[in-house]
Amino acid sequence: MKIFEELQRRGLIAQVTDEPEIKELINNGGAKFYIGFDPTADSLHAGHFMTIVLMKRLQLAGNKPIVLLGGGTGLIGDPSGRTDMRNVLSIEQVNHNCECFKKQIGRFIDFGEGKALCVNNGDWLRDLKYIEVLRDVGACFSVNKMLSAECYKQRMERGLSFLEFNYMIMQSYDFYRLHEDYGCNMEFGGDDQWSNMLGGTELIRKKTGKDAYCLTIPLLTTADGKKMGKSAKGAVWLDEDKYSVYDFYQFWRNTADADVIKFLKVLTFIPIEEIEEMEKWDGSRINELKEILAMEITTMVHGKEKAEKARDAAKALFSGAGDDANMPTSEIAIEGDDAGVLDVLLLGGLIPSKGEGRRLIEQGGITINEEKVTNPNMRFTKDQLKEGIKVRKGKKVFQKIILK
RNA sequence: GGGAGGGUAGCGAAGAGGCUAAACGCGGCAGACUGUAAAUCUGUUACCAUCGGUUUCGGCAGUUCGAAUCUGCCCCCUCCCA
Repeated sequence: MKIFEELQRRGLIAQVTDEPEIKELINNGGAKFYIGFDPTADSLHAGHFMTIVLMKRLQLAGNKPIVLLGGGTGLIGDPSGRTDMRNVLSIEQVNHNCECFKKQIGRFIDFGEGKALCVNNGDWLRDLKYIEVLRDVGACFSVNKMLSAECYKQRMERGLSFLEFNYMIMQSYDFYRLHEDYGCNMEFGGDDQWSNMLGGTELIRKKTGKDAYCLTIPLLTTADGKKMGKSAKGAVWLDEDKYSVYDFYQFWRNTADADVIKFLKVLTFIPIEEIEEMEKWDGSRINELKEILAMEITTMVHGKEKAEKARDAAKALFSGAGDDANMPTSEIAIEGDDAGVLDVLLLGGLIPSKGEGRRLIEQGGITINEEKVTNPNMRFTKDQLKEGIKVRKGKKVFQKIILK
C-alpha cells in the first residue's frame, strides 16, 4: 500500500490542495515537506504528537521532512481558531522553547545526513525590514480576503490585533522562503492552519509562478468534542518532568470507548490492517485495546522500559494487588514529630487546598493504606511517614507519600 | 479624537447599598451504577478553621455604621462615528 492510501485509511487527511499531484509526490518520496511548530511552551504536548507521527510516516516513505521551529512566528502568536489572544512570549522564552522542541523532536525524527532538516524561522523573520516586507510580500495579500478567512471568524467578534493578523503573512512567507531556499514543495499541518497554508501556496505562485501543495490533518478531538491532548491538569506534555510517565500512560489508558480505534489509527504505527481487524473485536475487549493504545504511545514517547513500568504499576493498582513497587511516589518534608492528613496530602501534591482535602474526606474519596479516611484531623507520626503511606484519591489516583 | 456599552469565581452569565463567598449553566472533583469508558443520578466546587474567621466582583482613592452594588481618577475590552 502506498503512503497516500495509508494516510487516507488512517483518517489522516482532512484537506488537500491538489490530490493527484500530492499523491504522486508523496507516494514516490518526492515531497520535501515542512511542518511548523510554534514554541509556545518548553515541551511538546500530545497535540503535537500526531503531527510528529505523521512526519515520521512520511519520512519512512522516503519523503524529506523539514521541521520548522517558530522562533519568529512564536513571537507573534497564531490567532487561528482562538477566541482569546495569546500571551506574548519574550525572545528568551522563545529561544529556550525552541531548544526544548528541537531536542524532543530529535527523538522521533531521524535527522541523519540528508534525511531531514530542522530550521528556525527566526533566522529570517526576525531580520525582516518593514518597508521591504510590505512591498515584497504585503502587496500579494488582499486584506478583504484575509478577513474572510474562517480562522479569524471567532476573532472578528472579540477583536484581533494587527500583530496577530500578520501571523498569516509570516507563515506564508515561511513557506515561500523554504520553497526558495530548501526546495520545499509541501506544507502539512493541522486543519486549523488551512487558511495560513493556502496563503503560502498563493504567495509562492505569485512570486515564482510555481505550484506548492498543502495537506491538512483533521484536528484530533475527543468524542465529546474537545481538543485532544488537554487533560484536566492542562496539556499532556511529552516531557516526563512535566507529566509523569505513569500519568501519560493513564491518559491514554482512559481514552473514551468511541475514540480508541481512531487514536490507534492516527497515533500508532500498528499496521492499518491489524487495526481494522481490531475494530471487529468483541466489545468486551475494548479495555485490551486501550492498553495497546497506551502502551504503543507511551513506548514511542518514553521508551519501552518506562512504558512497561507504568503499565505494570497501573495494573497492580487497579487490580487491587498489593504490589506498590512502581506506584507513583512523592517525597515530603515535615516539621515536628507528626503531621495531619491534610498537610500530608497537600505536600504530596494530591490536593490543591485543604478545603478540597476536607471535602474529599467527607465524601469518602480518600483511602490510605487500604483504609478509608473519615477523620480530617487524623495524624501520622514521622515513623509512619518514613515507611511511606499509600494514598488512593477517588478511583483512579494512586500515590505513595514518603518522608524525605 | 467623539459617543455608547462593558470588565463578577476556571469559563459563560445573574446580581444594582445590608438577607451575597456572590443565583444559574458549563467545566472540575468526589459518591452511587460500571469496564480505569460513556450516559445518568447525588453531593461538592475562594482560603484557613471545630464554632467561627480571612481575603474576593479590572485598579486605586473616596462616600457610608455597612459597597460587587454609590462617587472620582486610572487601566483594559467591544460597538458606532471620525
